[in-house]
Amino acid sequence: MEYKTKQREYILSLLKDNTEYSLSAKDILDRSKKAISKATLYRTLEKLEEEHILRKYYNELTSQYEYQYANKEESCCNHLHLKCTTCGRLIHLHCSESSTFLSHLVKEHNFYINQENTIIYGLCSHCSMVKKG
Amino acid sequence: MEYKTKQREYILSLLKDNTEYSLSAKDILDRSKKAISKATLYRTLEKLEEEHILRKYYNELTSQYEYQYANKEESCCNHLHLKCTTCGRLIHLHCSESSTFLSHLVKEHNFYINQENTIIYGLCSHCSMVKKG
DNA sequence: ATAATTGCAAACACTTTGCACCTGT
DNA sequence: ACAGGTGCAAAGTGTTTGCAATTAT
Repeated sequence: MEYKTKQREYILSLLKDNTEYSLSAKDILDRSKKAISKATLYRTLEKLEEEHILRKYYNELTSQYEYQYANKEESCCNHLHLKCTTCGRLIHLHCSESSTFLSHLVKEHNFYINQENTIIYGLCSHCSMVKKG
Repeated sequence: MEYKTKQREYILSLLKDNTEYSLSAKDILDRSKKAISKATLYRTLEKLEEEHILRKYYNELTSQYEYQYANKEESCCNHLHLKCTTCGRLIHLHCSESSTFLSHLVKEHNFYINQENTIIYGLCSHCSMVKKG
């Protein structure tokens, strides 16, 4: 049973407003302007992840975890994800080419991918355009 | 200019003896039986990574970095890598299917993959056989 | 000789926990 | 009323740093 508290609602609303990006605990803390304590924040994020409302990633560039709102309609264990290392955008890969590649991994390499943990990092189309000018 | 010290040699020999797997700082520390201090270990690992002698991965399951000897003959920025979450093995993907998939990402998704940071996690053929029994 | 490396202990950054108090149902 | 949530400060974990002493060249 869960209570609806203003801290939990605040965290959720912040992440719902940024579904395309992921935020670190520090990002959320900074934006909350001390309305949420660190302890509550981490405890809430953990719960939300367990409830599959959020997804958690480790950002090696900043050495911290980041959290992103997970669209419930979209079951993310069946496809690959691209993540832009510049803007943080997450792109769900629904193309046949990725399915082909995944079945190749099983058939030819006997490798059973864990899609929950796998993220393909790189530069998204937006950010590559910006860099090119 | 680099000096050849017994600490550095020890770390390197340990990782060279485990080219298929990655070891955490703690793994190395434990095996060294106090012959190396933490400070030296981390400083050496950092240097070895900068020299591209080692590769560094973040293991989200244990929340620590792991290091693996990088075969110099093999230039790893041109292909994808599979990593077994059970045994830690790293598999270099040299097949045409992975090249096809990568060029598809650029052509159709305008996504410029960072192969240094990208690792596909899952269960390797050895470990999947063991699990099946 | 001297530049690089080492070990210790202290510092760091991010995250987690114990506990008394507060809030939602 | 009471299960669940909160904040504080302290603790935990993995990693990094300052500095004086040591070692490789």
